[in-house]
Amino acid sequence: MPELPEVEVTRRSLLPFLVGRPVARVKTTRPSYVFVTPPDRIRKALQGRTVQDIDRLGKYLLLRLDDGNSFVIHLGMTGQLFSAMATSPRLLSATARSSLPPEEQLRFKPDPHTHMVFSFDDEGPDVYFRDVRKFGKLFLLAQDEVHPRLERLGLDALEVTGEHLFASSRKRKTPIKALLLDQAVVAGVGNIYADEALFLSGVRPGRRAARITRAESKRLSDAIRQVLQRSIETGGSSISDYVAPDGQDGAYQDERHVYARKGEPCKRCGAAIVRRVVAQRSAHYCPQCQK
DNA sequence: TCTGTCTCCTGAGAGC
DNA sequence: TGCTCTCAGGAGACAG
Repeated sequence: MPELPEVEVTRRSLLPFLVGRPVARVKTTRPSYVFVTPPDRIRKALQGRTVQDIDRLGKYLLLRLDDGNSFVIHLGMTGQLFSAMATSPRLLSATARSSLPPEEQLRFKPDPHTHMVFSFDDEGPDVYFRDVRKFGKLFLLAQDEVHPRLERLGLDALEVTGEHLFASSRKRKTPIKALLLDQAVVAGVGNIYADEALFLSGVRPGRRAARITRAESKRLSDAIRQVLQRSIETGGSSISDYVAPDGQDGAYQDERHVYARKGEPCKRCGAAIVRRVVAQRSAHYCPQCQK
């Protein structure tokens, strides 16, 4: 699932496929859950425009257009942005792959889950937005517009400080993990990296946020930045559907300490990793290393 | 204001 | 083998 590292890797990888290429045509599927802005308005707004740059705010990608407006993309859980040149088994579901001959299982062809296709004036490849579960979000942002989805975002997770976490957690009865997942507090952290950062800082996910000490807040903020930076370096986590725009898998999943390792031995102490539900989310931790 | 619950969606995997 | 059910998760809406 795309969190800050996967979105940042997508942003960097997408630059050569989008920036500076005049958009000739945009195809979309019918209005659905992914289109915050109606798809016909998106098509009109993008056709003929050129993406000048791509920014990131938390887990949102902002395509800066040459007319001053922006097109905003959130990948949700299963969103994929990739070039038509990309080849990866992750671009099709296992069910879809099983119905195809081996030679056609890697090369992607637009399917019903492909909600947008960008075509360009040059001879270069199209760019696809695909999202099986439709938890992604697509919307236009006018120049100088302040969108409530972006306005509420807290400090970017790569810049989070111990003091910010400590101040944000005072008087909060919610578990510390729920606080980390609150995008209004830290923008960019999701389930995987919250678990990993809590492990590295030695804090259990179910601890009440207000009970976290200043020293623990510092360790936690350091751990958040550390796991996110490391994941970006390794291309993100390809645990389920995530694939970079060039078709490459990330490698951070091989470095996980706790996430989705229920019952496996802790890499530090050997104790079995525990899974429990915290704030309606699965949380994984080491009962020995995390207090 | 804070917290918990529900909702959206669909593929994967478990269980029968 | 095939069917049914449960689970996973980001984030907004809503109720208490």
